[in-house]
Amino acid sequence: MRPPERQEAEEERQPATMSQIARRLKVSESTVSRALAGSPLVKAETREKVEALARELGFSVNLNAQRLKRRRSQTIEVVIPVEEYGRQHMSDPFFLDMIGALADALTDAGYDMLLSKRTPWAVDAEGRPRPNPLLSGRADGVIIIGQGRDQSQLRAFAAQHRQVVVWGDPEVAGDYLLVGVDNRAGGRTATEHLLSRSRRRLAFLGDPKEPEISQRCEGYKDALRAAGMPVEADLIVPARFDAVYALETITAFLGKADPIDGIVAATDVIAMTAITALQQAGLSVPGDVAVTGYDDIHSARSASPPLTTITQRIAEGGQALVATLLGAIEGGPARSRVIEPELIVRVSSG
Amino acid sequence: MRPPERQEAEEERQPATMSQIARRLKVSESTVSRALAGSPLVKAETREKVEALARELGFSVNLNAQRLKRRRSQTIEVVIPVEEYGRQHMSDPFFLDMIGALADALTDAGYDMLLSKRTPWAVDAEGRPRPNPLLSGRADGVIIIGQGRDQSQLRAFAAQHRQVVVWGDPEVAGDYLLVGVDNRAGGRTATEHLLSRSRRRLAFLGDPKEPEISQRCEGYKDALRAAGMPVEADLIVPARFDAVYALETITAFLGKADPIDGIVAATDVIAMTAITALQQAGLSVPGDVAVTGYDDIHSARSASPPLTTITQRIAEGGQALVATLLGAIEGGPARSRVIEPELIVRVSSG
DNA sequence: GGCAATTTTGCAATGGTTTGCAATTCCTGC
DNA sequence: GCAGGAATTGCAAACCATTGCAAAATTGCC
Repeated sequence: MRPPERQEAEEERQPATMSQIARRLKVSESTVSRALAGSPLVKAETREKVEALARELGFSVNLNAQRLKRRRSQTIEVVIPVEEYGRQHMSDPFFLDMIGALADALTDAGYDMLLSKRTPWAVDAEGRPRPNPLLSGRADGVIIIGQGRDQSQLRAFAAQHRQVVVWGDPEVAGDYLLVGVDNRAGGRTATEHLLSRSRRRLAFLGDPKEPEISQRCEGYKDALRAAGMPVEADLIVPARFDAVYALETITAFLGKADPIDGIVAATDVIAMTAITALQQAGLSVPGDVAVTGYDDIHSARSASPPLTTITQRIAEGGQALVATLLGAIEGGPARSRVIEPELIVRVSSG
Repeated sequence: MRPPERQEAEEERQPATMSQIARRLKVSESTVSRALAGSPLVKAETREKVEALARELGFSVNLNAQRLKRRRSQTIEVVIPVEEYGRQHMSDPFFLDMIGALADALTDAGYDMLLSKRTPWAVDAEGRPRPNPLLSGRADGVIIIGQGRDQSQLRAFAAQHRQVVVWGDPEVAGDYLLVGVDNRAGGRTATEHLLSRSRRRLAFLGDPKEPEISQRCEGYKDALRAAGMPVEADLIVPARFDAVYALETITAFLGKADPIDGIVAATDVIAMTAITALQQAGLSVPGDVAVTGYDDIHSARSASPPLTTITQRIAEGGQALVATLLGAIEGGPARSRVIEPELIVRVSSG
């Protein structure tokens, strides 16, 4: 029915602008801007005409112009700094859960989420720093997941900017906004749980060079000492986050250490890896060895056996990170927030 | 030694601008702009002065102004559309692997990565569409992970824009740029592998409503038919992506079906969940039942038993997505790319 | 019909950077 | 000392939207 309209297939059509709409409607750009922003200053009839034409032209406001003018990007940069291990994969599902929680919370708040594996202060291959996300208008705020091994740069960066929130351990924190779990309490809770199940020789699996892990390890030691038991350095195994490497470490450990009957793992991934290693070594879980994890990642529930773990309430954590950050951006007196760890008892701990 | 400089702690310091630098150095803004951009038009001596002052002032170029002027955002939007399932968590580690691969590839190419769980055409709570990322200058290109159940909107969107690349199945693709694995071939390969291990009663676990899964299922059927074996509808179990739900489905299936000796799982997560269910049912893997997965997610290697799977070469896929998209943005004749699936034999398949 | 109060609209400046083109400065050689 | 060319620099116009303030249009009321 329609005549063939060849010219519709234009080359590289430029996006419509407000001034085009203004011209076609013989109104000013101001009116168009206000109409599309839903300002009560414009007559309803005018607004409708503007909206109709905008729809017809497929108009989308130019966000770069808008952000420039408003000095607001409505964007938050989320940093998962794995670069400390070189170009290693961020393989722990904890990150996926956290990213998902942050994406939801940010979307709800009307913010875009920029995801980066490099810290804002990281330099590129040529040694030049990338433009500061806060000063360059790239983002209105920054969420950093993890404090990292070297905290001096994080401290320096956070000292310059109010709009930064860190996920990490409260004990370790510097003078910056932080949301996180009391890892020491969590580590202690997990350990006490195993002790209450009459386990007597407990290993801790996790690399204490990471500040959060180190606190979990302190909690483990606390619980042992409180129970009047010795802390054996040999039983602290610096298993890495990465499951593949962790498997080797753990298997080697199982091979050379005196038998143990419990494992406090620093993360769920390490716990699940340890269970694999135990089963491969012919040991049953929780029969021979009871295991606790940490994080309550999504798959802990469906692991085999289902994993007893310390929940970090990741969804809640993500929301708290966003709420704290947005508070700081609004200029209010934002406060750090500590989320209480909670023991989730499933099968792996006997 | 330094006298106390109270005024350093200013309230809300505005970021430095090029015109400030220009004024202090008594040069024009053009010169500052060119100097910082490394243009050969400015004298080396001038450049150094500009760079020095920029460093001193902590100058970061205003990206919103730059992007407005350049009509380039150097940003790619990556969409993981899980909204089709409501606000469900994107729990499959496949996504994490893919996000990591894309983040690396985009960073290397000098692009920022915007991560969204909503498709560009999704409407918000009030029914208004969000500004089109391509028309609003929010992003120079869009990568969409997965084709989704309803492809009409994807087709419509991709038809409007050249700068869109989809991760998905080549067979199912519409007229848009796509990078993906031949899922049918992969499903077939996995099935043939189990048949070659003398397994005779194979179930397929995965929801064929998803286009990619559906192709894997077709491959499964192909292999059975090629081997002269019947395709039993009862043996195709629509297990969902999500491990927790999948566990119930699979357990129920194992309870009521005739015994099987092999499982072709549509994803690694489903495979690992199935293994859990099997073990809980007292069946050994691969002794009683051999299992293959799909994706080769990071943890497949360290699963118990290590999982035989079809690799999607996620890192390569991420690079290909980025390369294809950047090609399309540059305007060149970008081409879709099919990645060949490959069988990775580990322990779970016997 | 006329005046004041309201409602709507437009003007013009502003946000910070980039870039084509013209103007200036510098250098070389004669 | 000067022409001619190359190397630098500056001017000014974009890029597109927002917003304070003033101007215009409309309404209400006597």
